[in-house]
Amino acid sequence: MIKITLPDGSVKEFEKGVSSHDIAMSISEGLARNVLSAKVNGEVWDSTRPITTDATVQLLTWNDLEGKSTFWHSSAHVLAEALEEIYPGVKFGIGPPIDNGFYYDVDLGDQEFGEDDLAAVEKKMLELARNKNEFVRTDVSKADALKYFKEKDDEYKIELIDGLEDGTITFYQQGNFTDLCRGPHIPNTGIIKAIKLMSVAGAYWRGDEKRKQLTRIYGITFPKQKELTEYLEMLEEAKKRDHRKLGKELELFTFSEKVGLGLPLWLPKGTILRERLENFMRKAQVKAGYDPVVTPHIGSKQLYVTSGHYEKYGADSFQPIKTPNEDEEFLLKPMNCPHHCEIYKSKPRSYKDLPVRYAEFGTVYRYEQSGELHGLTRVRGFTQDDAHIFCRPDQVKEEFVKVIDLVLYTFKALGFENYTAQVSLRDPDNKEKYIGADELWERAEREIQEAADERGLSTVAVQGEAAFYGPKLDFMVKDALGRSWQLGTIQVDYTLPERFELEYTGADNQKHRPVMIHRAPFGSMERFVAVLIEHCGGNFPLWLSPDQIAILPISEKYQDYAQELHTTLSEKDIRGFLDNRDEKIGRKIRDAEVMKVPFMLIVGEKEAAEGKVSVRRHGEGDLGSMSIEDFIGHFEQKSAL
RNA sequence: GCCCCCAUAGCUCAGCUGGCCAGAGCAACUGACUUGUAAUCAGUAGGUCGUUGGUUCGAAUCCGACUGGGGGCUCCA
Repeated sequence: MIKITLPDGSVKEFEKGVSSHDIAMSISEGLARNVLSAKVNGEVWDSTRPITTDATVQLLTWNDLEGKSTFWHSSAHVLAEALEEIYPGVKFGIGPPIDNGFYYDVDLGDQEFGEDDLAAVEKKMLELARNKNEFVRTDVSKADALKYFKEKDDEYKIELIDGLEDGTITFYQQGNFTDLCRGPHIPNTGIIKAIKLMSVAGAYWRGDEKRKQLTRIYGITFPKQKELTEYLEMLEEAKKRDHRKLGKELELFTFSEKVGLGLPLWLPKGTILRERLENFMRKAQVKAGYDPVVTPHIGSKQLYVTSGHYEKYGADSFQPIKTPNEDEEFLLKPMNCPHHCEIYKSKPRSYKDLPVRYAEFGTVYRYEQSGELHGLTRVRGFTQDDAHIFCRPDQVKEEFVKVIDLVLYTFKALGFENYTAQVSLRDPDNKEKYIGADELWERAEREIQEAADERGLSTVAVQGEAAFYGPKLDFMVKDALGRSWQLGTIQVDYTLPERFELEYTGADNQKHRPVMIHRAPFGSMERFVAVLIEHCGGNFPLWLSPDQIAILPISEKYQDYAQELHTTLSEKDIRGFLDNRDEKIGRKIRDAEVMKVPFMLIVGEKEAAEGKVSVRRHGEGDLGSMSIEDFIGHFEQKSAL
């Protein structure tokens, strides 16, 4: 007999070799039906795998992240099985579960495969699922594993097996399909009731641009048809929040082929929104002791040779701008920091002057690959709410903490609650991708972590995500479709001060090197606005709304009163428009509602006579009539941050 | 840059397996109506069907290339 400890702390005895499924059965049959896999001593196992020692067991169902992963991983195998039946000779790369479903990378040889072909595969998958084939786990030797896939002529699996240790290799079989797989899997394919293949994409084998591109098929499955329907409805809803769609509908921004790819044009309403955000940040920065600076959009090539940007990105970026003078070249600025370094150098600095904080809404240009461009979130020209803090080494942590506070204040003011903080570190295997000495990196990484801890931020460390000159603390927010975007970023940099030979005179009358902190709470105005649009679905907080009010006269007889009202409100910095069209009031209301104008002020005979306005709130309806003063009071209360 | 999908009027879209003048709604313009809480009525104008080669007696429709958009991959100072 062995002892099984369950999550509630209870301990039960079972025969040696009991499976998690059996354990579930001992609790209830219903539970057993829902068990997809189980965490045995912290490791996720098949629910059918025998347990031979004392163990803690946590049963995993659809409600557990790991349960879902198991389900989707198994679904990927069913996808592979279906593909093999329809396209004999297909070779398989990898087929893992992801946040929303799963994919399988396959090599279909010369076969063309497009989205039209998904339906047939989907149908085959459903057929295979209905067979309720069991997933069978077997241990295989490395030699046997290689032999199996050599016979199948699947070079991808062979490469994967080559990287594995003999004695740790397992195969899983369901129906007629056998795959190299660590597992675990669900008991049988019958649990998969609803299947949707979402899309086809190209993906490089092992993520390497230089290797063969495989066909990646994305799909998602559910244990109930209803859940699939709900998921698809959720996607439809998310599409309505897409910033590209809302940006067009609400007349915030546009793109023009003639202007160029990835170069956004801000329309008047979008510009107001953006300027309000900028003013918000300016105010916060003044309070936090920043000094505004302005620098040009281009800089001599030499500036970026010094900073290291040219060496790192020169060839893959916008090419230098030439002048009539030979050998004179300028670059569109990809970052503001080199310019700010030169501002720092404009006069001698004392230790008493530090920290110096230079802030600029600096527009930068980066040549992103065409396939990467995406609405406002990924563009070739954008404006950072940039600032560089030059401080003494002993001030780094304190300054870093202050920046964290600024970022958190910003997020809070704009209602972003679901962000994650990521400590972005070097890729330890590719140190040559970065500049700067090891000990400086280690020190910077330590300081970032300490500062984050001091503010109680829960962080995730991710290797290989650092900037080339230093580690970062990045704030990530998800868009409407669940894709993660980096907004705010804070970076400690010991390297640029070296390269630019920045110094200050210490109390000891010696020259010392300052430390730089790069930071941008919004990240870029473009990306931030995009994520904000999706976050609030176009219903901006009142203080940000491009049009805060719409004045809607009942008929042209009340235009004078409406005009007067418009002027009065403008003087109070309440922004909006007067709808003077020869339309019925219902029509004017509808149009203002569609444009998501927060307040509609309806004025007719009664209002004109009594000096009042009828107030209608977007999405809520008629609030009744009130005096103009009362409305202004109400508005100011609602628009406060 | 690479893989897959898409491209018809300012916007949203219809035009089936190639064959009468390429259509609708909204927006625009003109006129009438002078309006009380989510679309007043009538009329007018607007498209070399993304561009460019080809197949065909005939192409918006089939094929190729290019350009742009979308979903991914790679990349992201």
